[in-house]
Amino acid sequence: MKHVTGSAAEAAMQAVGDQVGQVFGELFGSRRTKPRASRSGDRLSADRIVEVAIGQMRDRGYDAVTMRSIAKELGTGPASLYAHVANRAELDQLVTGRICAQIRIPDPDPEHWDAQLRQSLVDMLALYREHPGVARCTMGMIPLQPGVLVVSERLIALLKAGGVPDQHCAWFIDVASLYVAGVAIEEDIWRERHLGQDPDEGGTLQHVEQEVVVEQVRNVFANLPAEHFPLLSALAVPMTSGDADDRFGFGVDLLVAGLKALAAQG
Amino acid sequence: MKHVTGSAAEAAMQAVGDQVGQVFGELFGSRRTKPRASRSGDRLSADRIVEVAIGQMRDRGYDAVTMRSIAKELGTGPASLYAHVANRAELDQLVTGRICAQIRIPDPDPEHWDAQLRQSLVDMLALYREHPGVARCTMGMIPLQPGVLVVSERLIALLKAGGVPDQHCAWFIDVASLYVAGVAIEEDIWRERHLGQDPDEGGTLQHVEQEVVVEQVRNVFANLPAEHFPLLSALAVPMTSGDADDRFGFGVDLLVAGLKALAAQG
DNA sequence: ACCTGAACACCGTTCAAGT
DNA sequence: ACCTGAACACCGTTCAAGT
Repeated sequence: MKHVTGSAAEAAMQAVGDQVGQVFGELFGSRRTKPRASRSGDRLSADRIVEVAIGQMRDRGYDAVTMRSIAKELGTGPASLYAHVANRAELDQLVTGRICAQIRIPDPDPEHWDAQLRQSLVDMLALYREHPGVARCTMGMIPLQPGVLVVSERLIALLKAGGVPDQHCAWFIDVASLYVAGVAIEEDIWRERHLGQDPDEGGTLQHVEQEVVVEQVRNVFANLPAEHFPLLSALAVPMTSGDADDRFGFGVDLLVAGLKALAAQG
Repeated sequence: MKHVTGSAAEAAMQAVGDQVGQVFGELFGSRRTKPRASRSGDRLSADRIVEVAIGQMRDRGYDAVTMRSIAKELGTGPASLYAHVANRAELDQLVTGRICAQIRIPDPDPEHWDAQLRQSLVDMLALYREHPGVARCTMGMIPLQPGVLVVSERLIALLKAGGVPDQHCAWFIDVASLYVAGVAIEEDIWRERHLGQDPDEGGTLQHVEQEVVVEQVRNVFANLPAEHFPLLSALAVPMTSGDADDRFGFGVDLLVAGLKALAAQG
């Protein structure tokens, strides 16, 4: 949240942050704890707490990250965190803000706005995948963190370059954000199921496991009683084919094609 | 899960259930506890546990439903539940199966397959809204519960009536299910934030609260520094306009329009 | 076969007391 | 101003013991 201090951009961002703080306060019933600027190694700060939270989400999964586990890694007790972060909900907000600030969306090229849009959604999923667990923080969030606002701003630029009407721009961002986060969350839940189950790194093992389950699911579909499930049993192969990228690619194509079609028809 | 006993349909469903049980067992590492047929009032059963869980999700919110709270309402301790339900994950599966079994999707009318499809998605959201909290159970779920399979089967019928290619049918069901569940979950998180906050029923109060927050959010957007957020501040009104139904309606239109466009172009 | 009490190893959050 | 120990009121799950 605090990059370089003193610049005009920084001041503007801080102003945004203050306004946002008011809304959050009313939402979560929490007095906003004012952020601290210190960066010295051994003092607690919201920044360090967020950092540890992100790291633990990746290493141990979203559900394993608790106020207590964060405090432990920081060498203190859970109570100490509450001087810098109002509660778990606010921590999730800060985590989302920090990660989304890393998304880079290109300046619009009117010739290729749709390809740029598709690529941006793919990049968003890739970022969530680099930081497993973070997508779960975004559910039900009002996207007011500065990092998230920048993403919206730049997505709108892309959409407007494609001549998308204002109302469609606004609503599309919601739909697309929800879809990307949803896919990331489902992958994440899947990942957590097979996390720690094997003591050695679950990376490739998870991949193999997944293929085994896909095979089993296909068998279930294929062997469904045809008198009750004629279509599902006939479509056993397409229902279970394609990897995560194929499926997500279809979803992205669907959203962008829908956007164009709606704009064209009215 | 068990409607009328002894029919051929019932036997077929049971066969499906057994296969599904195997897959779940490997997924969750749980021995499937065989379902009991008893319906007498005061005995524990998976059915009664699921019933209580659904009721509590509606009354107190998803997060407030715990093994302990369910046990308490059933007049026993949490340990007793584990004779009928393997764990919390399986309970969520059963809850989803029970609720999705209530969805009614019409026989396809080839002239109006797209309107039928849109209406079916609207009905799905309406059902989730009738049973708040249930949508959260569906995240990361492999849709193998009989009730969920029926929904897929009948959605495919609609899609095929519209000439949608097999692979698109399969993937579209995933995207649409995720979107509908995602919208329901976000509404649910919102609802829980304002649940119990006021002792009297939160129904209308929540609605008013929501309008207040929308107004605040619009103000934040409108007052964003124009040099950093020219588009977002200009689009403050469209970004925050429309109620939940308007936004969901747009999402549904987008998905269906996308489906048609993709089918037409390849 | 079904149920249970008690325990284990956890949670988020608060608050009086310290520095 | 910042930090902490201890406590409060909870979790899911297991297991030996009962019926």
